[in-house]
Amino acid sequence: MGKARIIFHVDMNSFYASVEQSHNPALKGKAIAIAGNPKERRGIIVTSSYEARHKGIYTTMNVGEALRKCPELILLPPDFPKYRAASKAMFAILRSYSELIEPVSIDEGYLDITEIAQERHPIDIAREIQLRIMNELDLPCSIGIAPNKFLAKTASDMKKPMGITILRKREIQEKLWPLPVIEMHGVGESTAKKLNALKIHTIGELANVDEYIIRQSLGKNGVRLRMRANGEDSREVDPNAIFETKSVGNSTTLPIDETDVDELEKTFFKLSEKVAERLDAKKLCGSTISIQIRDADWHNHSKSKTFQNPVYNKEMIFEEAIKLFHKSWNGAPIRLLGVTVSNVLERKQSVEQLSIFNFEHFAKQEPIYELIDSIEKKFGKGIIQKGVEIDKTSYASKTSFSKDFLEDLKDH
DNA sequence: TCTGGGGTCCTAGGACCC
DNA sequence: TCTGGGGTCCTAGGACCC
Repeated sequence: MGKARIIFHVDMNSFYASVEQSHNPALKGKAIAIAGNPKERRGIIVTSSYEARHKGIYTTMNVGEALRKCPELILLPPDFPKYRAASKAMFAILRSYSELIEPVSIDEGYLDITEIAQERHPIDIAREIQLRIMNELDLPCSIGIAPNKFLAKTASDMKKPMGITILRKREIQEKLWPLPVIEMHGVGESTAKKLNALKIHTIGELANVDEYIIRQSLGKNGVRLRMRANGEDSREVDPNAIFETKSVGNSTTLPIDETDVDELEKTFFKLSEKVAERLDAKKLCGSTISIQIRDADWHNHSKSKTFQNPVYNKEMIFEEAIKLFHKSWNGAPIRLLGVTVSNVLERKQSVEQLSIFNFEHFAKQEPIYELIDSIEKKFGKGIIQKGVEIDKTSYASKTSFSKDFLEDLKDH
């Protein structure tokens, strides 16, 4: 037995809608929704107020349909800087209670309060946090209190809005087990179907199924879900999780199912540019470039290439994206395109930096291997180490290039 | 109820190495 | 000449979450 922990899961209630209502009190008590452009087919409901939900509005619903169902619905375009600011303020309040805090998304996070629970009752702490977020930010939230992340997350879901729910290990038979498996965090439509095929309909039935049987059908994930159904979850609250970005991607649903190559290539250019911008902002680079294609029937395809050294340059991302695209596209209409850079790591400023050097300015159409040859003749073999040719004008190398070296290169 | 855009994690097969 | 078993990396696809 490990030591008992006390974990909070703090979940903001209809976050974007609540932030809008806090900025404009005239919106309070009304059916409002944050949504994309209703003229476009990608215009969907992102979040809606509880008043709107009571009138049948839900997330992912098409905006046109939402307006038919609820003509008085007030639509607002998303304002992410506003939401990020509110999120920051909310996490600052949480952080004043414990450094052991893990933001999961813009509007929810875990807090390990084991330490301060020595002096104060967890419910008092939860009430105070909820009150402060309401008084200081005018935003509602629900808090789940439990001995681990899974149970805390499950608990915060049980009372909305403005709920505080404790879920003790000894209560799971009564409170957790009667629920249908689809209600469980980590079980989606596909897994629910497989479980139902095994005659498992409730979380309790999942908790008590033979481990061998569940592994046969759902593998490692099934065994883990069974553990969670038994209230077991040893994952720690990890404050560093948000800093460990693994991929950066951009995707877009096209205005129509597109077949025009020019349009598709233009889209790839914009997406590559956005990805490069975001990598720049976070000072990251990544060694794998991949593209996503969704066809008109919602079938997804992806193609990727991993390089020896990380990239971040927009031209390089774009050129590889185009190459991958032409390798995989059969001419069928396309609904969505995406570009992602993964296997991400921090760009280092040090001399040891993994530098990707684009020789275009210097090469003047000269094939890269000839250029490298002449550089080596001038500066000696080994000046470019562990390099890899990316195309005829780009070369990635583990050698970093000093200012002096670049000056010399220009002369050359 | 026909579905945006940001992600994470897992699986399975093949290549390659020891 | 024919052969085992383990490990790691890459690629494609799937499931899930907010």
